[in-house]
Amino acid sequence: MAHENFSIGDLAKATKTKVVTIRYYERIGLLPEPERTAGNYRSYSAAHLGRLSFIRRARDLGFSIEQVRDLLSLSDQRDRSCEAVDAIACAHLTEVDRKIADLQALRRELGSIIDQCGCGTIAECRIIEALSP
Amino acid sequence: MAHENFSIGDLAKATKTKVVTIRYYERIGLLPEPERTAGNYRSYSAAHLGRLSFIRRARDLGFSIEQVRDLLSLSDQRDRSCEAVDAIACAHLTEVDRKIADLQALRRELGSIIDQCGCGTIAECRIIEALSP
DNA sequence: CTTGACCCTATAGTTGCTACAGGGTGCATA
DNA sequence: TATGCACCCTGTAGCAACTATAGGGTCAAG
Repeated sequence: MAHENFSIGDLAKATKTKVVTIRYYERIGLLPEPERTAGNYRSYSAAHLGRLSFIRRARDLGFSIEQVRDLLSLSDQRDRSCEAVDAIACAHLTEVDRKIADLQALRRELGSIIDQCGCGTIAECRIIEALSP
Repeated sequence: MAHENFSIGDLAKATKTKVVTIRYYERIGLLPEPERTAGNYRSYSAAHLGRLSFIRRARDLGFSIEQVRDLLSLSDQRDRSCEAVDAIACAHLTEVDRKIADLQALRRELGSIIDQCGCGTIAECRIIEALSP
């Protein structure tokens, strides 16, 4: 069996991706258009499955669609230095760290406000008070 | 001076909010429509300024627009129990904690992959390898 | 009057999906 | 053959929370 054909549903199940999301990736050019059956159903190859797996893994790691696009492009250039890959990954890691820090600051403030709240009426609610001018 | 009037630009500066965002809040009903000048400029009262401050503080703490809408409604009911406020705040805090945990898991995985990357060619790139099937 | 900062409305775009509408295909079963 | 159900298709609009763009009016100082 030199050529396996997968339906879009097969790909969706194999990669835990929604069918509509796969169509979306095709529309934005992230996944190449596959061949079609006589019934106009999409017919994917194993290479498509591999590429979609890459996309999902990168998305799960929080890389933006554009970053994924760049990573895919770079991954095709086997002899090229992986410096650019490193740059994308490190920029993303820095962004993740910033988000964590922001959320932690937010959490501290919010937690502090909530801790002060002894449930009475709105008029004496510390949460409302903290938000009010 | 019993009645102070602020332009939309005044409000924007006072609350570090963009003018277009203030118009947006009005459109979605979060901020009541103000009076207008003869030239059709919005003319805000101090009460508007107070309400916008509340909105911005709540947004900065990560509350969704809908949560802010609910909090605003609750804040007007002075004699009511602040239980509902507490519920909104705690639900939000739980969500923030979940986001932090997710990001930290992601960060650990991403960081580990990046640490293994000794820059050579794409063909031997550990980052690309980690993403590939 | 001119100019520049500010204001106005309406509409479309951003990111990454996701929902909905309406219709076709494939296959198993009666 | 007919039916039913799961799956497929395209096109378009929606979601959250803004934000950009287009085109035009207002205000106040020089």
